Amino acid sequence: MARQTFSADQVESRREQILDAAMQLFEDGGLASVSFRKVSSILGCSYSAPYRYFASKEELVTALRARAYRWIERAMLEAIAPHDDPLAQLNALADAYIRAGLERPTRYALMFFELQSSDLGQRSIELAAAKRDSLGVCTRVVTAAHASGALRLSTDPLTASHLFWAGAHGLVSLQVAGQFVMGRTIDTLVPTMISTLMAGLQHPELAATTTVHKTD
Amino acid sequence: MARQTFSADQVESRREQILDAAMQLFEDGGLASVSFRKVSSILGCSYSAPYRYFASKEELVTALRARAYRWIERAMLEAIAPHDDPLAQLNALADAYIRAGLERPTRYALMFFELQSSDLGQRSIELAAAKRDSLGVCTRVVTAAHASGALRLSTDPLTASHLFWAGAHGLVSLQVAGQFVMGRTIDTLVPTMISTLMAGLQHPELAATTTVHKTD
DNA sequence: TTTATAAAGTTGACGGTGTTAACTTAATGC
DNA sequence: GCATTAAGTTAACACCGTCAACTTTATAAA
Repeated sequence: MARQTFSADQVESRREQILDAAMQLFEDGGLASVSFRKVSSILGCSYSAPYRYFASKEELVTALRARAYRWIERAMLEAIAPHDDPLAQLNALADAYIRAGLERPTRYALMFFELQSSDLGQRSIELAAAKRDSLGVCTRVVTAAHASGALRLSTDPLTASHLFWAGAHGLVSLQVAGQFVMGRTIDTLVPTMISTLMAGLQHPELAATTTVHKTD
Repeated sequence: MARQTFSADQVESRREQILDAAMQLFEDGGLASVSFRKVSSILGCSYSAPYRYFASKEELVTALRARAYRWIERAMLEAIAPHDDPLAQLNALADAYIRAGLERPTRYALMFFELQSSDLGQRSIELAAAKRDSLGVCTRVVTAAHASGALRLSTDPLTASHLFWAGAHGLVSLQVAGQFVMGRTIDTLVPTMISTLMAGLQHPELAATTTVHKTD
């Protein structure tokens, strides 16, 4: 009959070990340095053993990406935990997000890495859940700030949180890609971005008069 | 004596041929599909010949990345060309930038791809120039809009153009990475982002009162 | 307890890759 | 014409992802 000599916990533990080794390899050598051979060498098993837990390298990388989302989600959660004031939480969240991205740029870049031609990244429910949860932290804080009256919004909180998220990610991404070539640094741009978005979001009528983008 | 049987133009032409083939391979198979073997197979030469023009695959990919920047720079230049009004130019630029990113997501992602561990991306002057020029288009339009009085700014035009660039890139990047999982789409977020940034940038006093980000 | 069974792991192999070295070809300056 | 040297070719090495065949080993059934 069915045997299942390893319990679900044991299987999960083995997966974690593999991912630990893979993340370690990735962080000091990029994606090219992640190989089943090196992973299994670190773990002391044969180079084919990890295939029991990850059917392909792409599946392994997809799991790594989900890990990266969990990592930044936890960074944000830990950052907002000590605060009660919603605005202070929003500030702490943005700060933690950007700090995390700058401190571990490779791991950060992993989140936004959809260069594979296959659509495994679209079909992985584990990755999708990790994405949703990490964005969910931001959405919850913005919603709370809105509900408490501390943050007036011209749009709904969900849209606003998308703007904050995109703005923060845009700055981190440009910084990581070495895009600030004309003297501006992320240290001065981040507060400006946050305050500019906040100011713009609080005054819809101003936005309306200056909207020039065609929606086609 | 020195021979140089190929003229500089011929060398440049050969490089372009190689990059054409490499870009074609990249666009329908990702980075893994780009190989010296396949490139030389397309070109009809031996698999080692391209090494005369690109010392390594990383150098080839770096040149590809510079091409991606030149591509989006041209897309922006062509978009603003028919307009005279600075605000219309800014609108057309944002529209072209985002449209380009959505139409060719893989090529777009190539621009912000610094996952290699080596620092060749930092040292390539060709890539640095391409980065600077593409951002320069945005900066010039924002500066012109500011100078003409059509766009009032609470900060300098260079900072403002960085915010626009980061905001647009953030949205495109999130879209390409499949990040909009809660019902929001880029079509509605882009106009909101633009108008919000414009509104926020025009009213510094509002920004000042709501600034909560620590500058350390 | 013995034994059949299937999970877990190993080895070997295939085709593909980046890269380098040794080699061949061909064009130019003298 | 000839030596020189750029340009290109072939062979080889060490990796890599992946899979098939094999071995080990723990358990369910007898």
